[in-house]
Parts: sequence; structure tokens; C-alpha cells
Amino acid sequence: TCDPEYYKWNQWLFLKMLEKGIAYKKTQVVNWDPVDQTVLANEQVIDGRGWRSGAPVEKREIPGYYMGITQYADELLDCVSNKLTGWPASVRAMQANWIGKSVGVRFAFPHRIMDAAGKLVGEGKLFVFTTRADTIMGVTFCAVAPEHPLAAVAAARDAKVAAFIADTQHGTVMEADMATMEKKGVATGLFVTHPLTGDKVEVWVGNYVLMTYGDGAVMGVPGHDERDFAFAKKYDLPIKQVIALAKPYSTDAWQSHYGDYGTCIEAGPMNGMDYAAAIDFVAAQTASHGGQKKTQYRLRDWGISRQRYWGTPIPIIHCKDCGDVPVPYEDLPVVLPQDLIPDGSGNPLKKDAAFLNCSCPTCGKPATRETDTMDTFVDSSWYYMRYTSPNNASDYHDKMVGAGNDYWMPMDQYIGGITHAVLHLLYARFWTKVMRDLGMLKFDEPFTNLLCQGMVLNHIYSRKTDKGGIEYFPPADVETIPATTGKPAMYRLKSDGCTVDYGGVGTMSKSKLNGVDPQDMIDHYGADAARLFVMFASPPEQTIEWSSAGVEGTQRYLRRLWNFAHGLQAGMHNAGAVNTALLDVAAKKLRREIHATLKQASYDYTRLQYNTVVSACMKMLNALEENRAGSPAVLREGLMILLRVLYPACPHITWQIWNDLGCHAEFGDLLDAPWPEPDPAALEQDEIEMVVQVNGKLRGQIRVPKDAAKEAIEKLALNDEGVKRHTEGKPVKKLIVVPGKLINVVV
RNA sequence: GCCGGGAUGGCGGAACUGGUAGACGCACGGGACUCAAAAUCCCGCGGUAGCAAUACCGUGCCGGUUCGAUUCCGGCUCUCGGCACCA
Repeated sequence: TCDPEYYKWNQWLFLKMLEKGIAYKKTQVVNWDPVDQTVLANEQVIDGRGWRSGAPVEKREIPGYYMGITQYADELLDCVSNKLTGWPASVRAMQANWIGKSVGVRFAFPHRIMDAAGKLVGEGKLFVFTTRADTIMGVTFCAVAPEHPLAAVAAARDAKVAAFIADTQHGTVMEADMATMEKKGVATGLFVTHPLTGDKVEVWVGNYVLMTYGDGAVMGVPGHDERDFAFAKKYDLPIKQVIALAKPYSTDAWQSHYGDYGTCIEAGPMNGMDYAAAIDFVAAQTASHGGQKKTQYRLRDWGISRQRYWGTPIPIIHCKDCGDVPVPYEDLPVVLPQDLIPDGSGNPLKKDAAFLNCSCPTCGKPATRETDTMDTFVDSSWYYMRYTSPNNASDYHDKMVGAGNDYWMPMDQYIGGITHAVLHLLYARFWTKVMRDLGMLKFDEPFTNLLCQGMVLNHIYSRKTDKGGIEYFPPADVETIPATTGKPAMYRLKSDGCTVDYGGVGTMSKSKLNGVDPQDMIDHYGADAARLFVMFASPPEQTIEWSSAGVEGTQRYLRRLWNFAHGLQAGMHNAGAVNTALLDVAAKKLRREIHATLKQASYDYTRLQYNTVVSACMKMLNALEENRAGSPAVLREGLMILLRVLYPACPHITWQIWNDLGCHAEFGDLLDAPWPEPDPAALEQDEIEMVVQVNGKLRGQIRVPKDAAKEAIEKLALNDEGVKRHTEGKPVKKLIVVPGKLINVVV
């Protein structure tokens, strides 16, 4: 993110997007940290304070630049459902939920409510969005978000409403917590008109209505909506059933089937209509006041402005006369000063005169540069495409990607953390579609197959600071005093001996200081052993709790491999190729084992289950060691297979052994060696071991010739000692033979 | 609350389309080598009973389908991750 080259492309594309209306500037009310002087994300707000500085959060109106990702919501969702078949189902579900498409009707309740200045609020229309317009005749109230303009009007007239709104500003903002929150509200004394019946409907302020979704207002249908039902019960509002239901209905308690679809009843002109007819009717009836069918998304546009100095400068110049003027293309890139020292109080660019002051490109008068920089997700949305043609001309703005991109992209296999399931992976997809629409790419989706490695968890230790923030400590700095009877475990910081709070295990993160530096393990055990250990720990998609227990085992394995290979070295050089005609029973058996294990390992590689590839390598070495006195040709073949299978995990030691054995002279560098193929002839067996069950329980094992007739196998099975013991005196009802595997005798 | 995973020995985990549950490793126990230790090698290692052969039980819980279920179906519990009270 410090490379001026990348700045240039980011800035160039940003200006293109401004021209096309995909990027735009908007002023929004945000959570503002007055100490860090930065916009806070919701999760950075704890109890109304910023989690880093611990200072009370301010609500501020801040201008920022936004990317119109919602313009692409439909296509992004469509591709999730139909194109991204190489992605994990969980990530596809997360993206679909994040986009959150709902289809319904947006319409207005007309009113004559004036604000303090005597102006009609919202031009006399209270807009709401609903997916259940068919229940419109069941409306008994309306509810608006605490931030809604009508709420402000009511608050100015009524202290009770003002107090309620102030109350909702405290407490959590995490939406998952809100899901279990009690539904509360206050009547405003303001009334709007039902667009179909003309009835007066009272407006309430409700803590369960979100200003950020739709118009920040809902129609209240307690008869068929669970939240509205709970709200109506609490405040004694009428509840009306207006949909015919298959199961009984009562207003005593909410039942999940109250939300089912059905035909309209008690609904005047809508009686007897089904859902489709009803929403058409409502859209038509409300059209004169702006009502229409609408698709609403949960996805919001991507705010890219950051109040910090690292990242790509947003290429805009603010002029008193000309307004916000884009930096001319030929002046790109706008680069950052390299000598700034952040002092913890806001963006240092704001104090850097050399960066800040410039002249307006339009009128030439003194002007100032935009000091916000771009979100680093901008860079991660496309950098990999530049890698495919890094030397593409950089003097032309539209050459940010080149011919290499047409060849390499879309990416066959992307491996990334599940932590990026939504944001990064959605932004990168969006960015791809924007570049495509600008004629720079020929594909719709950047990543064909996605593997999300699971998260690595570690213990979390923290303390509350005086300011109300949280200070974290690395697990290595904390000692545990184990629990004894009657006393829970205690945790102390080694440096000062005082207790710290234990937060359980959680995702390793920079802020929680619970990450582990692999360098310690590499220093102790070597890079190959560290790599092998991590691969062996679990399948990559699984979440794991970090533990270094067992790394000695992988180091021991590599030492055994080294010793085995070098112990055989002398005999290996003259071993020659395997002559299958001359092999004894033991050599055949070893060869079969190596090739069967190779087959399994190859399959596990393709299904990305690397932990069992490692165990396959361990099995191969075990088999080779057991036969260390056997045929040198077979041993050499086996070891060469093992080295190639192990190579991706342990490139250093396998490469060295390969050379020490002289394989490089004969077969070329290990780097260029092809993946070994199992020899079908090696897998063939003259005799097969089969398992015999009686009533599904294992009772014996038999060896049969590989082409034995079914009758012969059955006879052998029934004569097995263990089988006889369990079938004696009982007539055999049925015999099931699974070729090459087992026989089940049913008695 | 909703969505998506997961649950198998003391631990990490294996079992590819229903067919020998516990591969491979860690830890542990016993032994060999050694003056001793480290390193290395060998043996054992789900539970219960038994000297043993062996028998019974056993993949979160309850039930079903099947000759046979860790695997399929129905209903739960716990847990991890994500989230959206989304109208």
C-alpha cells in the first residue's frame, strides 16, 4: 500500500468511477472517536465509547466517498447462486445474507405534519417498505426509527418522546445483541392516513426500527408480524387478522404460523386476493402517492474514506470557487509524504502544508487537497491481477492490467481466511465487475475455486484501563495458576504479578495480541518441520485452537527420513529400475503399499486434505524402514515417490536428499519432477483379504484368490472358525457378498 | 432470534460413493541400549469382564430405514462461526 504505482491505478480507477457515477461523495452521520479523530465501525463502539481510546463516541456528520456496490447487488447475488459453485456453501450463504435482497412494495402514508419551522415533513409522505403488502388492511400503527424526521418533530413537542430517543442512543449497537432486545416504543401523538381505508393511524417511535434500512419506518401489522405483535401486546394496540390461515388464530400469544401466506380476509376491496394479486393491487392503489413495487437490499454502499495517512490518497482538490475538483489524470499519482510521524491525534496529512496546499486545476487559485485516504480493501480488490503482467506499461492509465491477466485470470484456486468471507471477497468481486464494465476484463468473477482455511484460536488475556478502554496481553506473558477445589483458575501477568481477565479462546488478532510468531518454531525445529506440523494439525478448513504440542513428532519424522535416505545412499546409486518380473513376495508387498498410499495421497491433494497427505508420507517411510534390507530398486523407487509427495510441504530437506541420492543427475531437479503416478500393476494382488460378518458384526477374515467364484468365497466364509461359532445351529437366511471387501452372513 | 459448520480415545485427527471405527501422529506406560542421561529402537495403549482365547458395550442424545449406519432420514442437546428485529 506504499507503492506509488498502485496509488496511480487506484486513483485512476476511482476517478473513472466518479465519472461513471459508480463512486460518489456523500455526507453521513457516523460514530466519531474524538481522540483518534477517526470514524468508528459499529464493532469498535462499546457502551457508547470507542474501544481503543475509551473516549465517549460522538455522532458527527462527515463527508466521505462511496463506491456504489449496491448498483451491482443483483448481479453479485445472482453469481453467488449460479456461478460460484467452487466456493464453500458457508461463504456463499454469508454473501447472500449480506446482500440481503427482499422484494416488496414501497408506499407512503399521507399526512399534514409540520416541523417547528412550519414546513411539511417529508412532503407530507411517510414512506415505508414492506414484503407483506397483502397485510396492509391489518395496519394498526406505524413505527419509525429514533433517528427518523418524524421522531424529531415529536421530540420537539413532547419531552417523553425526547427522553425515549435519548435513551435509545445508549447501550449496544451490535445488531446481534439487538435481536434479543426488548421491543420498546413511545407514542408520538402524530397521525398519518391509511392510504387505502383513509383511517387515522398513530405514529410510534420504536427501538426495533432501523434508520439504515429502507426508509427507517415500518407499517405495524401485529396480526401477522412477530415483532409488531410483541409491540402491540406491550402497548395494548389493536391486533387484526387479515389473512386466512390453515391453523387456528388467537391474539393471546404469537404462533409462528401467523406469518404464513394465505388469501386476504376482513380486507374490504382486497378480500379473496392471493399474495401476488394483493401486492399488485396495493402498488396500483398507492401509485398516486409514489407507491411502487421495489426490491430492497441490505447491502449498503462501500465507504472508502479513511481518516489516516497510510493508504492511497483520494485524488480530489477542494477549491473555494470550483468545489471538489478531480486531480487531472496526467498529475497522477498523488503520493504521500514519506517523513510524517503520527502523533495519535488524527490524520497527520491535515498538518502537512506541503501535501495539503496546492492550486485548483480548474481556476488556478490556491486550494487544498483531500486528506482522507482509501480503505486498504481497495488495494486487495485487484493487486493480484497486476501480478499477472507486472511489467505492463505504466505510463498509460488504462494499462493497470495487461495480456497476462487475460491468460491467468480468473484465478483457479484462491486460498484465504474465512475472516474475509464477506468484505474482501465481496469488494474484489464488485471491483472485477466494475473493471469489466470499463472494458478492462473479459470475465465476471475473479475466483473460480475458494478454499477458506479455518481460523486459528488462542487464549485472550486483558485488563480494563482507567480510561475505560481494554488492554490486551500476549499469552506468553501470562502465567496460569490452575484451579483447585473451591478456587477457580487465576491468571497473572508475569511482569507485575497482578491478575488479568481471561477471555477464553478467540481468533488470533493483532489487536488482541494473541498471535503466535512462527519464527520461534522455525528457529527451534526448522522451516520444514514447522510447515509439516502446521499441515498435519488438521484439515485446512477447520478452526483450530493453537498448540505446538506434537511439533517434536514432525521433526523426529524428518530426522528419520534423512537418516534412512543417507543410510541407503550407497546401495541406491546402483539400484537401477524396478524389474517387476524379478520381485519376491516382500518386494511386491512393499511396492503395493507404496503405490496404494500414493494413490490415496494424490486424491487427498486434489481434495485439499493436506493433513492426510502428511500421514501418507509417514506411512510410506514406515513401510520403507520395515523393508530396509529389501530390494534396492523398490526402495529407491519408493523413496523417490515419497520425496516428490512430501516436496510441497518440506521443499528444503526433500530437495537436498534428492540431490544427495544423485536423483538430480538422472531425473533432473526435484523442482521440475512431475507428480508421481501410481503403477496399476503394482496395485494388483493375487490374493485378497476379505472380512466376514455375522449379522453385521465382524467375526472373521479369509484370504481368497483375486478371481475366486462367488460360491467358493461363500464356502470359505462359512467354514471360518469365528463364523462357525456364531452360526452354529442357526439356519443361514441370506448371504451378502461385497466383491473384494466383505461377506455378511445373516442368520 | 435467524443462517452456516461441528461433536469420534487422555489430545490433534482418520474412515474416499452405507461395508473391518479409531489410520497417522502426540501424550502416556513397559522394555532394550547406556555408568547415567539425551538420542534411537522394540512392545502396549477406547471401555468393562477375563491369565488368555474371547465376549459385551462404544462415533453428543432419542428414534427410524437397512443384512449392515460415524456415514442416510426424523426429532433434540451442546458448541463454534456469521448476522439482519431487514419490515
